[in-house]
Amino acid sequence: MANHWLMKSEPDAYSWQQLLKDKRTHWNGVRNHQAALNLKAMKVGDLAFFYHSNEGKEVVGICRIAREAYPDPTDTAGRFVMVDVEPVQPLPTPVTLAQMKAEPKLADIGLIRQSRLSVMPVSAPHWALICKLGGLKKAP
DNA sequence: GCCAACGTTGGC
DNA sequence: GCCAACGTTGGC
Repeated sequence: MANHWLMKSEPDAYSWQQLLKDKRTHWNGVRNHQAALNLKAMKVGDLAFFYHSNEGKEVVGICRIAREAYPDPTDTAGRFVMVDVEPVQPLPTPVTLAQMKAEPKLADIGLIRQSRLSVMPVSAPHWALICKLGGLKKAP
């Protein structure tokens, strides 16, 4: 069973629309050790929610890990890693942070508990619930 | 090794 | 624009 994740990006820096256009991207620039540990735990084929922080504050789509962690060339010290991701599908209805906060079952999700972490795991029940809120009949 | 100061993230 | 959370830095 593949793991599920949530990855944040400010749409000003890199948006879901840009990922759709690029078809694939290097998820570089992570400079937090806990986030880096999560990147290292990812396997090819794992799925991740794509969350827009600051602007939107909503889960907008689902992407797939296309390459496992390898050194991030933008980190000159060579300490951090990145993965490659590719888009799978958008959510028919984006799921906002406010919606997730209003849902008692999501009270302990990393997105709310640890608001500054940019890459975090999502449990299978949370994954299924957010997919449902997003208008998907069946969670991928 | 402690802790205050400072910087960054991200929600509001 | 403000502020809370939290990670990092640097003086001691």
